[in-house]
Amino acid sequence: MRRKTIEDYVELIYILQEGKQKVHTSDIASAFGINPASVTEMFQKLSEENYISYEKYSGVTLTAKGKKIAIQTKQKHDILKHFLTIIGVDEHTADEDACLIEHILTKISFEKLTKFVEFAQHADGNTRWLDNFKYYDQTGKYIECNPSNRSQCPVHGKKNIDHS
Amino acid sequence: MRRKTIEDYVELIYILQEGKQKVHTSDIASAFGINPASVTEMFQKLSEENYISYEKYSGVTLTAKGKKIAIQTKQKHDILKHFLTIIGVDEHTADEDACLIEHILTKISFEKLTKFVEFAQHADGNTRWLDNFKYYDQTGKYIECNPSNRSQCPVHGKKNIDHS
DNA sequence: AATATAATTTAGGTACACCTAAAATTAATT
DNA sequence: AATTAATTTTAGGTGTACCTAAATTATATT
Repeated sequence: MRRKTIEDYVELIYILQEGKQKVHTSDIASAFGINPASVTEMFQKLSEENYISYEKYSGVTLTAKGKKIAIQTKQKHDILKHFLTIIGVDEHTADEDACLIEHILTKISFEKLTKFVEFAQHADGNTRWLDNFKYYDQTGKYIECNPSNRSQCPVHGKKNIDHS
Repeated sequence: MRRKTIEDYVELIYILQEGKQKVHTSDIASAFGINPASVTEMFQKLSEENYISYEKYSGVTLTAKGKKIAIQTKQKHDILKHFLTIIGVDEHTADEDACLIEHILTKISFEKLTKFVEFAQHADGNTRWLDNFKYYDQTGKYIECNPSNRSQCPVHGKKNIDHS
Protein backbone atom coordinates (compact mmCIF):
# COMPACT_ATOMS: atom_id res chain seq x y z
CA MET A 1 0.00 0.00 0.00
CA ARG A 2 1.05 3.51 -0.73
CA ARG A 3 1.61 5.92 2.07
CA LYS A 4 -1.13 8.17 0.72
CA THR A 5 -3.61 5.31 0.71
CA ILE A 6 -2.88 4.26 4.28
CA GLU A 7 -3.08 7.83 5.52
CA ASP A 8 -6.28 8.63 3.63
CA TYR A 9 -8.06 5.59 4.97
CA VAL A 10 -6.97 5.77 8.61
CA GLU A 11 -7.60 9.49 8.72
CA LEU A 12 -11.13 9.06 7.44
CA ILE A 13 -11.79 6.12 9.76
CA TYR A 14 -10.55 8.26 12.61
CA ILE A 15 -12.92 11.08 11.71
CA LEU A 16 -15.92 8.82 11.13
CA GLN A 17 -15.20 6.87 14.28
CA GLU A 18 -16.29 9.82 16.44
CA GLY A 19 -19.51 8.94 18.21
CA LYS A 20 -19.81 5.40 16.89
CA GLN A 21 -18.12 2.12 17.64
CA LYS A 22 -17.31 0.81 14.23
CA VAL A 23 -16.82 2.27 10.80
CA HIS A 24 -18.41 0.41 7.92
CA THR A 25 -17.46 -0.29 4.34
CA SER A 26 -20.29 1.88 3.07
CA ASP A 27 -19.24 4.88 5.21
CA ILE A 28 -15.84 4.98 3.57
CA ALA A 29 -17.17 4.16 0.13
CA SER A 30 -19.62 7.04 0.10
CA ALA A 31 -17.14 9.49 1.63
CA PHE A 32 -14.47 8.69 -0.95
CA GLY A 33 -16.98 8.21 -3.73
CA ILE A 34 -15.69 4.75 -4.55
CA ASN A 35 -17.16 1.27 -4.74
CA PRO A 36 -17.75 -0.62 -1.45
CA ALA A 37 -15.93 -3.60 -2.87
CA SER A 38 -12.77 -1.52 -3.13
CA VAL A 39 -13.10 -0.57 0.52
CA THR A 40 -13.39 -4.20 1.58
CA GLU A 41 -10.16 -4.91 -0.24
CA MET A 42 -8.40 -2.05 1.49
CA PHE A 43 -9.80 -3.11 4.87
CA GLN A 44 -8.19 -6.49 4.35
CA LYS A 45 -4.83 -4.97 3.53
CA LEU A 46 -4.97 -2.39 6.29
CA SER A 47 -5.87 -5.17 8.70
CA GLU A 48 -2.99 -7.36 7.53
CA GLU A 49 -0.59 -4.55 8.30
CA ASN A 50 -2.24 -3.83 11.61
CA TYR A 51 -3.60 -0.37 11.01
CA ILE A 52 -7.14 -1.47 11.76
CA SER A 53 -8.88 -4.40 13.39
CA TYR A 54 -11.35 -5.89 10.98
CA GLU A 55 -13.84 -8.69 11.11
CA LYS A 56 -15.90 -9.65 8.11
CA TYR A 57 -19.27 -7.96 7.82
CA SER A 58 -18.79 -6.09 11.09
CA GLY A 59 -16.86 -2.92 10.32
CA VAL A 60 -13.49 -1.72 11.57
CA THR A 61 -11.78 0.19 14.36
CA LEU A 62 -8.33 1.72 14.39
CA THR A 63 -5.47 0.01 16.18
CA ALA A 64 -3.03 2.09 18.22
CA LYS A 65 -0.71 2.07 15.20
CA GLY A 66 -3.49 3.25 12.91
CA LYS A 67 -4.72 5.87 15.30
CA LYS A 68 -1.27 7.36 15.67
CA ILE A 69 -0.95 7.83 11.92
CA ALA A 70 -4.51 9.15 11.71
CA ILE A 71 -3.82 11.82 14.29
CA GLN A 72 -0.53 12.84 12.71
CA THR A 73 -2.16 13.08 9.31
CA LYS A 74 -5.13 15.05 10.55
CA GLN A 75 -2.79 17.43 12.31
CA LYS A 76 -0.91 18.01 9.07
CA HIS A 77 -4.19 18.52 7.29
CA ASP A 78 -5.37 21.09 9.80
CA ILE A 79 -2.14 23.07 9.74
CA LEU A 80 -2.07 23.11 5.95
CA LYS A 81 -5.68 24.14 5.75
CA HIS A 82 -5.12 26.82 8.34
CA PHE A 83 -2.13 28.16 6.46
CA LEU A 84 -4.03 28.33 3.20
CA THR A 85 -6.91 30.20 4.80
CA ILE A 86 -4.43 32.65 6.34
CA ILE A 87 -3.15 33.58 2.92
CA GLY A 88 -6.71 34.02 1.68
CA VAL A 89 -7.76 30.70 0.18
CA ASP A 90 -11.42 29.87 0.74
CA GLU A 91 -12.16 27.08 3.19
CA HIS A 92 -13.38 24.56 0.67
CA THR A 93 -10.36 24.88 -1.58
CA ALA A 94 -8.06 24.94 1.43
CA ASP A 95 -9.58 21.66 2.58
CA GLU A 96 -9.16 20.00 -0.78
CA ASP A 97 -5.58 21.12 -1.23
CA ALA A 98 -4.67 20.18 2.33
CA CYS A 99 -6.04 16.71 1.62
CA LEU A 100 -3.48 16.17 -1.09
CA ILE A 101 -0.49 17.98 0.32
CA GLU A 102 -0.77 16.37 3.75
CA HIS A 103 0.68 13.14 2.37
CA ILE A 104 3.70 14.51 0.63
CA LEU A 105 5.08 17.44 2.60
CA THR A 106 8.33 16.56 4.33
CA LYS A 107 8.70 16.84 8.08
CA ILE A 108 11.04 19.79 7.66
CA SER A 109 8.60 21.83 5.58
CA PHE A 110 5.75 20.86 7.82
CA GLU A 111 7.59 22.09 10.89
CA LYS A 112 8.35 25.43 9.28
CA LEU A 113 4.78 25.81 8.16
CA THR A 114 3.58 25.02 11.65
CA LYS A 115 5.78 27.76 13.03
CA PHE A 116 4.55 30.13 10.41
CA VAL A 117 0.93 29.48 11.30
CA GLU A 118 1.71 29.90 14.98
CA PHE A 119 3.45 33.14 14.20
CA ALA A 120 0.60 34.44 12.07
CA GLN A 121 -1.88 33.47 14.76
CA HIS A 122 -0.09 35.46 17.40
CA ALA A 123 -2.25 38.55 17.47
CA ASP A 124 -0.42 40.78 19.94
CA GLY A 125 0.12 43.65 17.57
CA ASN A 126 2.39 41.66 15.30
CA THR A 127 -0.19 40.82 12.69
CA ARG A 128 -0.21 44.19 10.99
CA TRP A 129 1.86 42.65 8.24
CA LEU A 130 -0.97 40.21 7.58
CA ASP A 131 -3.36 43.08 7.04
CA ASN A 132 -0.81 44.57 4.71
CA PHE A 133 -0.65 41.31 2.84
CA LYS A 134 -4.42 41.20 2.50
CA TYR A 135 -4.35 44.74 1.18
CA TYR A 136 -1.70 43.79 -1.35
CA ASP A 137 -3.71 40.72 -2.30
CA GLN A 138 -6.77 42.85 -3.00
CA THR A 139 -5.21 45.90 -4.61
CA GLY A 140 -1.78 44.91 -5.83
CA LYS A 141 -0.32 47.83 -3.91
CA TYR A 142 2.27 47.73 -1.18
CA ILE A 143 1.72 49.97 1.81
CA GLU A 144 3.82 50.84 4.78
CA CYS A 145 1.96 51.38 7.98
CA ASN A 146 4.43 53.50 9.90
CA PRO A 147 3.06 55.61 12.71
CA SER A 148 3.79 58.59 10.48
CA ASN A 149 1.44 57.65 7.65
CA ARG A 150 -1.08 55.73 9.67
CA SER A 151 -3.94 58.11 8.93
CA GLN A 152 -3.78 57.66 5.18
CA CYS A 153 -2.98 53.98 5.41
CA PRO A 154 -5.87 52.21 3.72
CA VAL A 155 -5.67 49.33 6.14
CA HIS A 156 -5.34 50.95 9.51
CA GLY A 157 -6.90 54.20 8.51
CA LYS A 158 -9.95 52.07 7.66
CA LYS A 159 -10.90 53.98 4.55
CA ASN A 160 -11.36 51.55 1.70
CA ILE A 161 -11.48 48.00 2.78
CA ASP A 162 -12.77 45.73 5.45
CA HIS A 163 -9.90 43.82 6.95
CA SER A 164 -11.60 42.28 9.93
CA MET B 1 -1.79 9.48 -18.46
CA ARG B 2 -2.05 11.19 -15.12
CA ARG B 3 -1.67 14.90 -14.91
CA LYS B 4 1.35 14.47 -12.65
CA THR B 5 3.03 12.23 -15.20
CA ILE B 6 2.50 14.59 -18.09
CA GLU B 7 3.72 17.57 -16.08
CA ASP B 8 6.75 15.78 -14.71
CA TYR B 9 7.88 14.67 -18.13
CA VAL B 10 7.30 17.88 -20.07
CA GLU B 11 8.84 19.95 -17.30
CA LEU B 12 11.98 17.85 -17.30
CA ILE B 13 12.16 17.83 -21.08
CA TYR B 14 11.83 21.60 -20.99
CA ILE B 15 14.69 21.95 -18.54
CA LEU B 16 16.97 19.47 -20.33
CA GLN B 17 16.17 21.01 -23.70
CA GLU B 18 18.18 24.13 -22.82
CA GLY B 19 21.25 24.25 -25.03
CA LYS B 20 20.52 21.12 -27.00
CA GLN B 21 18.17 20.23 -29.84
CA LYS B 22 16.69 16.98 -28.66
CA VAL B 23 16.19 15.25 -25.36
CA HIS B 24 16.93 11.55 -25.29
CA THR B 25 15.45 8.57 -23.54
CA SER B 26 18.55 8.13 -21.43
CA ASP B 27 18.50 11.77 -20.24
CA ILE B 28 15.07 11.35 -18.74
CA ALA B 29 15.76 7.87 -17.44
CA SER B 30 18.82 8.90 -15.49
CA ALA B 31 17.22 12.10 -14.19
CA PHE B 32 14.15 10.25 -12.91
CA GLY B 33 16.11 7.18 -11.89
CA ILE B 34 13.94 4.88 -13.96
CA ASN B 35 14.46 2.39 -16.75
CA PRO B 36 14.96 3.75 -20.30
CA ALA B 37 12.29 1.37 -21.53
CA SER B 38 9.76 3.13 -19.36
CA VAL B 39 10.72 6.45 -20.87
CA THR B 40 10.23 5.14 -24.40
CA GLU B 41 6.73 4.07 -23.44
CA MET B 42 5.93 7.48 -22.03
CA PHE B 43 7.41 9.20 -25.07
CA GLN B 44 4.98 7.25 -27.20
CA LYS B 45 2.02 8.27 -25.10
CA LEU B 46 3.10 11.90 -24.78
CA SER B 47 3.58 11.98 -28.53
CA GLU B 48 0.13 10.49 -29.17
CA GLU B 49 -1.40 13.28 -27.14
CA ASN B 50 0.74 15.90 -28.82
CA TYR B 51 2.83 17.08 -25.91
CA ILE B 52 6.06 16.19 -27.69
CA SER B 53 7.21 15.38 -31.17
CA TYR B 54 8.94 12.06 -31.21
CA GLU B 55 10.70 9.97 -33.77
CA LYS B 56 12.09 6.57 -32.95
CA TYR B 57 15.73 6.53 -31.91
CA SER B 58 16.08 10.24 -32.38
CA GLY B 59 14.89 11.91 -29.17
CA VAL B 60 12.11 14.39 -28.55
CA THR B 61 11.24 18.07 -28.53
CA LEU B 62 8.30 19.81 -26.93
CA THR B 63 5.34 20.90 -29.01
CA ALA B 64 3.74 24.28 -28.33
CA LYS B 65 1.15 22.47 -26.22
CA GLY B 66 3.84 20.66 -24.23
CA LYS B 67 5.94 23.75 -23.79
CA LYS B 68 3.04 25.71 -22.42
CA ILE B 69 2.41 23.11 -19.73
CA ALA B 70 6.12 22.84 -19.00
CA ILE B 71 6.42 26.56 -18.41
CA GLN B 72 3.32 26.69 -16.23
CA THR B 73 4.57 23.77 -14.18
CA LYS B 74 8.04 25.15 -13.77
CA GLN B 75 6.58 28.46 -12.67
CA LYS B 76 4.53 26.69 -10.03
CA HIS B 77 7.59 24.81 -8.94
CA ASP B 78 9.65 27.97 -8.61
CA ILE B 79 7.00 29.82 -6.64
CA LEU B 80 6.51 26.90 -4.29
CA LYS B 81 10.22 26.48 -3.78
CA HIS B 82 10.61 30.18 -3.21
CA PHE B 83 7.83 30.18 -0.66
CA LEU B 84 9.32 27.27 1.25
CA THR B 85 12.73 28.92 1.38
CA ILE B 86 11.12 32.12 2.65
CA ILE B 87 9.69 30.29 5.64
CA GLY B 88 13.08 28.73 6.30
CA VAL B 89 13.11 25.39 4.51
CA ASP B 90 16.51 24.47 3.07
CA GLU B 91 16.85 24.61 -0.69
CA HIS B 92 17.12 20.89 -1.27
CA THR B 93 14.02 20.04 0.72
CA ALA B 94 12.16 22.98 -0.80
CA ASP B 95 12.98 21.63 -4.24
CA GLU B 96 11.77 18.14 -3.43
CA ASP B 97 8.54 19.30 -1.86
CA ALA B 98 7.86 21.77 -4.67
CA CYS B 99 8.26 18.89 -7.11
CA LEU B 100 5.34 17.06 -5.56
CA ILE B 101 3.07 19.93 -4.65
CA GLU B 102 3.35 21.62 -8.05
CA HIS B 103 1.02 19.03 -9.55
CA ILE B 104 -1.77 19.16 -7.04
CA LEU B 105 -2.15 22.71 -5.82
CA THR B 106 -5.29 24.34 -7.18
CA LYS B 107 -5.13 27.51 -9.21
CA ILE B 108 -6.73 29.45 -6.38
CA SER B 109 -4.13 28.42 -3.79
CA PHE B 110 -1.35 28.93 -6.26
CA GLU B 111 -2.47 32.47 -6.97
CA LYS B 112 -2.60 33.32 -3.27
CA LEU B 113 0.80 31.80 -2.72
CA THR B 114 2.19 33.79 -5.62
CA LYS B 115 0.89 36.97 -4.07
CA PHE B 116 2.32 36.00 -0.76
CA VAL B 117 5.78 35.46 -2.23
CA GLU B 118 5.58 38.76 -4.08
CA PHE B 119 4.57 40.45 -0.87
CA ALA B 120 7.37 38.85 1.12
CA GLN B 121 9.85 39.81 -1.59
CA HIS B 122 8.91 43.44 -1.43
CA ALA B 123 11.75 44.78 0.66
CA ASP B 124 10.75 48.42 1.14
CA GLY B 125 10.63 48.32 4.88
CA ASN B 126 7.71 45.94 4.98
CA THR B 127 9.73 42.82 5.60
CA ARG B 128 10.34 43.44 9.26
CA TRP B 129 7.67 40.88 10.02
CA LEU B 130 9.72 38.31 8.17
CA ASP B 131 12.65 38.98 10.45
CA ASN B 132 10.27 38.63 13.35
CA PHE B 133 9.13 35.31 11.99
CA LYS B 134 12.69 34.09 11.67
CA TYR B 135 13.31 35.13 15.22
CA TYR B 136 10.24 33.24 16.35
CA ASP B 137 11.35 30.24 14.33
CA GLN B 138 14.72 30.22 16.05
CA THR B 139 13.75 31.10 19.59
CA GLY B 140 10.06 30.39 19.97
CA LYS B 141 9.59 33.93 21.24
CA TYR B 142 7.38 36.60 19.79
CA ILE B 143 8.80 40.09 19.63
CA GLU B 144 7.35 43.40 18.75
CA CYS B 145 9.61 45.78 16.94
CA ASN B 146 7.95 49.08 17.63
CA PRO B 147 10.10 52.17 17.27
CA SER B 148 9.85 52.47 21.05
CA ASN B 149 11.59 49.18 21.85
CA ARG B 150 13.84 49.02 18.84
CA SER B 151 17.05 49.17 20.80
CA GLN B 152 16.35 46.09 22.84
CA CYS B 153 14.72 44.22 19.98
CA PRO B 154 16.91 41.21 19.29
CA VAL B 155 16.30 41.42 15.58
CA HIS B 156 16.74 45.06 14.75
CA GLY B 157 18.88 45.85 17.72
CA LYS B 158 21.22 43.22 16.26
CA LYS B 159 22.23 41.76 19.59
CA ASN B 160 21.76 38.03 19.54
CA ILE B 161 21.20 36.69 16.10
CA ASP B 162 22.29 37.10 12.57
CA HIS B 163 19.31 37.83 10.43
CA SER B 164 20.93 38.84 7.22
C1' DA C 1 -39.98 -17.61 11.59
C1' DA C 2 -39.87 -16.77 6.61
C1' DT C 3 -38.97 -13.72 3.26
C1' DA C 4 -37.52 -9.45 1.21
C1' DT C 5 -34.10 -5.87 1.30
C1' DA C 6 -29.76 -3.94 2.17
C1' DA C 7 -24.86 -4.29 3.04
C1' DT C 8 -20.68 -6.74 2.38
C1' DT C 9 -17.54 -9.77 0.27
C1' DT C 10 -15.54 -12.61 -3.46
C1' DA C 11 -13.94 -13.28 -8.08
C1' DG C 12 -12.33 -11.71 -12.06
C1' DG C 13 -10.92 -7.55 -14.69
C1' DT C 14 -8.86 -2.65 -15.96
C1' DA C 15 -5.52 1.35 -16.30
C1' DC C 16 -1.37 3.28 -15.04
C1' DA C 17 3.49 3.63 -14.54
C1' DC C 18 6.83 1.10 -13.77
C1' DC C 19 9.96 -3.39 -14.58
C1' DT C 20 13.33 -7.15 -17.11
C1' DA C 21 15.22 -9.42 -20.99
C1' DA C 22 15.90 -9.61 -25.65
C1' DA C 23 15.84 -7.47 -30.25
C1' DA C 24 16.74 -3.53 -33.16
C1' DT C 25 19.10 0.51 -34.27
C1' DT C 26 22.68 3.97 -33.97
C1' DA C 27 27.35 5.46 -32.75
C1' DA C 28 32.24 4.51 -31.91
C1' DT C 29 36.60 1.97 -32.62
C1' DT C 30 39.87 -0.44 -34.94
C1' DA D 1 34.09 -1.09 -43.93
C1' DA D 2 33.50 -4.36 -40.19
C1' DT D 3 32.99 -5.17 -35.72
C1' DT D 4 32.15 -3.72 -31.03
C1' DA D 5 29.76 -0.93 -27.83
C1' DA D 6 26.06 1.88 -26.43
C1' DT D 7 21.46 3.37 -26.87
C1' DT D 8 16.72 2.63 -27.78
C1' DT D 9 12.76 -0.05 -28.55
C1' DT D 10 9.67 -4.12 -28.27
C1' DA D 11 7.41 -7.73 -25.79
C1' DG D 12 5.78 -9.55 -21.93
C1' DG D 13 5.17 -8.94 -16.85
C1' DT D 14 4.32 -6.69 -11.93
C1' DG D 15 1.88 -4.04 -8.12
C1' DT D 16 -1.51 -0.70 -6.77
C1' DA D 17 -6.03 0.95 -6.36
C1' DC D 18 -9.76 0.98 -8.47
C1' DC D 19 -13.98 -1.40 -11.16
C1' DT D 20 -18.43 -4.68 -12.18
C1' DA D 21 -21.24 -8.58 -11.39
C1' DA D 22 -22.49 -12.22 -8.64
C1' DA D 23 -22.51 -14.59 -4.20
C1' DT D 24 -22.81 -14.29 0.65
C1' DT D 25 -24.22 -12.55 5.05
C1' DA D 26 -26.82 -9.35 7.92
C1' DT D 27 -30.94 -6.63 8.79
C1' DA D 28 -35.79 -5.36 8.39
C1' DT D 29 -40.62 -6.47 7.42
C1' DT D 30 -44.55 -8.97 7.49
